[in-house]
Amino acid sequence: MNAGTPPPRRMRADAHRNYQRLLTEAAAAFAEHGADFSLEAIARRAGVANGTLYGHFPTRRALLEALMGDRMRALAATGAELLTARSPFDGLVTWARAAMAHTTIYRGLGATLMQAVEDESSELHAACKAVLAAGEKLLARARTAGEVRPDVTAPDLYALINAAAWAGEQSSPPQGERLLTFGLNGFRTSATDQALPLPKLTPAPK
Amino acid sequence: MNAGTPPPRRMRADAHRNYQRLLTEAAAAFAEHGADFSLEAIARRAGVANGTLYGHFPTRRALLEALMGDRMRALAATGAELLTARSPFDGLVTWARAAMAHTTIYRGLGATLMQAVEDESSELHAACKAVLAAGEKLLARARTAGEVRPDVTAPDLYALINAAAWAGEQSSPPQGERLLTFGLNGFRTSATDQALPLPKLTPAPK
DNA sequence: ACCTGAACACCGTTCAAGT
DNA sequence: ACCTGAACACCGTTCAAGT
Repeated sequence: MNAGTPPPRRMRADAHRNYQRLLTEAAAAFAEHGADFSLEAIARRAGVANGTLYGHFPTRRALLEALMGDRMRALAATGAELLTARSPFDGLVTWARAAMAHTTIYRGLGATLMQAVEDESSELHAACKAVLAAGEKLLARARTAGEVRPDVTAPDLYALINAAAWAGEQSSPPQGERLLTFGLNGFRTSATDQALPLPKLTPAPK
Repeated sequence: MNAGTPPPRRMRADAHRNYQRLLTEAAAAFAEHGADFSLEAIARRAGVANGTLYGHFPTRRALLEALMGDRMRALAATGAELLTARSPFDGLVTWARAAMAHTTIYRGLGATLMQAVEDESSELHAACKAVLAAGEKLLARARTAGEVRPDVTAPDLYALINAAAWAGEQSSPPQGERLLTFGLNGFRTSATDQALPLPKLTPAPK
């Protein structure tokens, strides 16, 4: 039932009940209205005071982690399984599509995931890093097989997945899938013929 | 000085002064804090009441149109000029990069541009359509030259530009440029060898 | 014709006071 | 140990009243 990191052990009974109600309402509200939905309204719907919400989840990210942490770790595990796919590139593609579908569960989630992977203080940081690492392994295998350009990085893959999810939210889901497809095709070695020079990633400016 | 669609003709002198002050403050605030910056604060900085801002610009989009309309039409004109580039694909790439740089002037602008191109009631709709049409012409030329896959559409290009700009804002500008590059390489005919099947764009669901 | 500023209905976040 | 609800500092948008 609980989809994320477990709450502190041995909560008082009423605290546990409030915790669960908040999670349930947040999941419904985020699914319907996006990950930016009012925390105040979520507390209201759960029948608790706003201070209670902040007591359990000090930030919006903490709430999202409780909701999605397990799902993200499952996504990373799926990536590990796909390392045995017959074609390394197909495995990469299958996983990238699953990752994009995951980003789409709550509208507006992509921005949070992009920031969390670079922000160590984010409650979602660990989960995002696990997803990034899973992508890196799939990428490395496809690279070794010569199916993917040698200069494609895990952050490239991570950014593509989230950006395509974003585009799908802005216009239509198929548009997002098309963007993901073009990007993945751009990763391929065959695209290296006459390929454009690739801007180099400098370490984060600040 | 005025960077967009001209204000209604023959404004009263004080009205004209307020109009200009609002534009100036908005440009500075959006550049520094992004396109979602508080309109209330902009009015305050301009030294006018919030009602005055709404009197001149009934929506945030109207304000953005006044700030960026000319710039977007100039971008479309640049696209027309690039139709004479020696290599059709190079012309496309040069323009796409300019378009992405344009999207980056105010943080968060990409979402507005993505929505406005599909929303006829948006004050930015006409300008976005002009940009889309410019992209379509460059794409058509590259398609005819056999340099680009026949199934790449203008909305694909438009979405790629905005999504790459978004990704650049979330992590770093070079990451955005890398994404644009991968996407454009994915557009190429050479990427069609063993290429992934492309999801079809269904007309907007509603 | 245009401007003002209050009014209304919201936010996120903190924290003293309760039980 | 946890909850409540008010307090504070904000929003966007509308509109009666002024000049």
